[in-house]
Amino acid sequence: MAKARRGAERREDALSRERIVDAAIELLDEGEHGLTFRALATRLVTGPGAIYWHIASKSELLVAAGDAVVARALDEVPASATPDEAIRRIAVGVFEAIDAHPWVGAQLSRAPWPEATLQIFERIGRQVQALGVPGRAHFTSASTLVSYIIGVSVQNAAQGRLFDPSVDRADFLAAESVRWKKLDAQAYPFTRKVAAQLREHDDRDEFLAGIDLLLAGVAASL
Amino acid sequence: MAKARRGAERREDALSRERIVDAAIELLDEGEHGLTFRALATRLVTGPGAIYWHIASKSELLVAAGDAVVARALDEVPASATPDEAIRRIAVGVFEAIDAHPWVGAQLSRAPWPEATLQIFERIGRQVQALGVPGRAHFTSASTLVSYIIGVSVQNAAQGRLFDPSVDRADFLAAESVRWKKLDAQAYPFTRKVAAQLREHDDRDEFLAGIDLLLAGVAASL
DNA sequence: ACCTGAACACCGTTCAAGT
DNA sequence: ACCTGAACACCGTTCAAGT
Repeated sequence: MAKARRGAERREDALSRERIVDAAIELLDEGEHGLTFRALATRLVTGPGAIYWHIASKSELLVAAGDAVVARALDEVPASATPDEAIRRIAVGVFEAIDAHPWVGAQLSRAPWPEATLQIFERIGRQVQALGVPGRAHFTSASTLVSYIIGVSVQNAAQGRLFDPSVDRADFLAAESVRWKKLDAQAYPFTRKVAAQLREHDDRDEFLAGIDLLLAGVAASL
Repeated sequence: MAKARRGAERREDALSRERIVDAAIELLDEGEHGLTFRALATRLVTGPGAIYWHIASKSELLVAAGDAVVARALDEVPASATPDEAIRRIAVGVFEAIDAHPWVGAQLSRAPWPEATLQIFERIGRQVQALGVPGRAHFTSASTLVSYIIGVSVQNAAQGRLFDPSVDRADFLAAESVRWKKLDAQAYPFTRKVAAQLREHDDRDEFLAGIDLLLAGVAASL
C-alpha cells in the first residue's frame, strides 16, 4: 500500500472519515498530545484543511475515535452463560480498552452521551433486564453500573498503563510507595501505614471486586 | 480593595501563588476554557510572564487550583458519629465540590496523585480503619471507595451541573429522553425502553446508593 | 466534489530588560 | 527579588484557489 504523492497524480487512497479516524487513533495512542491537525495532515499526506471536508472539528474527531475504539472492544466481548458473567465481561472489555487507549476515557464522559457510552449502557442494560431486575429499577441499576465501569476505568487508566512498555508500572509504584512513606506523619498517618500495600494490589482485580459488590447489591433488591 | 495600576507606583497587592490560584479558580469556574495566561494576567493587572515567577506551568496551576478546591470542601465536611456516616459525608463533599467545579475532576485523576487525591484517600482510609477492616484489606477497601467517589463524581459532573443556572438540567434531560426514544429499535431496545426513567432519577441519590453497596461489601468482609 | 496550503486569531512559554 | 511585555513556536480553524 505505497502512497502516491507526486504533484498531479490522482491519489487512489482518497481521504475518508474512516481513514482519518484511524490515523487519529494511531496518533493518540502514540501520545496523549500527539493529535494535531498538522500531524494528522502530514500522516495522511495532505493539508490540514482537507480534513475539515470530512470532519467538522477536533472535538468531533475525538468523539469518533473513542466511538470506534469502544465499538471494536465490545465486538470482542465473548458470549456468556449468565447475565452476571456477561456484565463482568463487558466491564472488563471497557476497562481494558480504556487502559490501552487512556484518551478514550475523556470522550466517554461527555454530555450528551456519545455513541460509545450509549452502546455500553445498552449492553449492560440488556443484562440487567435478563437478571430479572424489576422494570422500575432498570435505569438506576444500569446507570450505576455504567458510571462505575467508566468512572473507575478512567481513574485507572490515568494512573499508568498496563500495556505501555515505556512506563514500568512496578517502578512507578515502588517510587510512589517510597513517596507515601515520607509524607507528614501528622497529616497522613493512614496513607503512610498502607504505603507498602500499594505495591501489591491489582487494579483489575479491585475493579472486578467493585463490580461484584454492585451486582450483589442489585441481586439483594430483586 | 481597589487596585493600584498606574505606571511607576509599587503595587501593594503583590502577586503571590495564592492570589494567582484564586484568580485561576475564578476563571475556570466561568468556563472550562476560560483559563489562559493572558486572561489571568489581565485579571491580575500584569503580564503573562509575571505568573511564571510564581508558578512553573499551566499544569501545575491546574493541580494547585484543584487542590485548593478539594481542601476547602473537605474542611467543610461535618463530623459524624459513625465511620459509615463519615464516609458518606466525605463522599458527598467531594461529589458536590466536583459538581460545582467540574474542571476539578480531571486534576484528581492524575498520576502521581496530587495533594487533593491523597487527602481524600487519607480521610477515607481513617474511616475504613475505624470500621474495623483488617489491616491487610486497608489499602484495597480505601482505594476502591476513592476510585468510586472520584470516578462517579467526574462522570456526573461531565453530564450537566446541578448548580450552574445557565444550564437547565430538566430541559437537558427532557431533550435527551426524546433523543433516546428515537434511537434505532434494533440496536437500542433497552435504552429506548428506559428513556422515560432518565427524567426521574437523581444523580446524587444514585451516587450514594452505590456508596452504600460498597460499604455493605466492606462490612461483609469484616 | 474534493483537496491544497497560506493566513488568521489565538495559545503556553521564554527571556532580555526594567525596577 | 519581582515584574513587564515583546517574541517564539506552536495550535485549531477558515477560505480562496485549484483540480
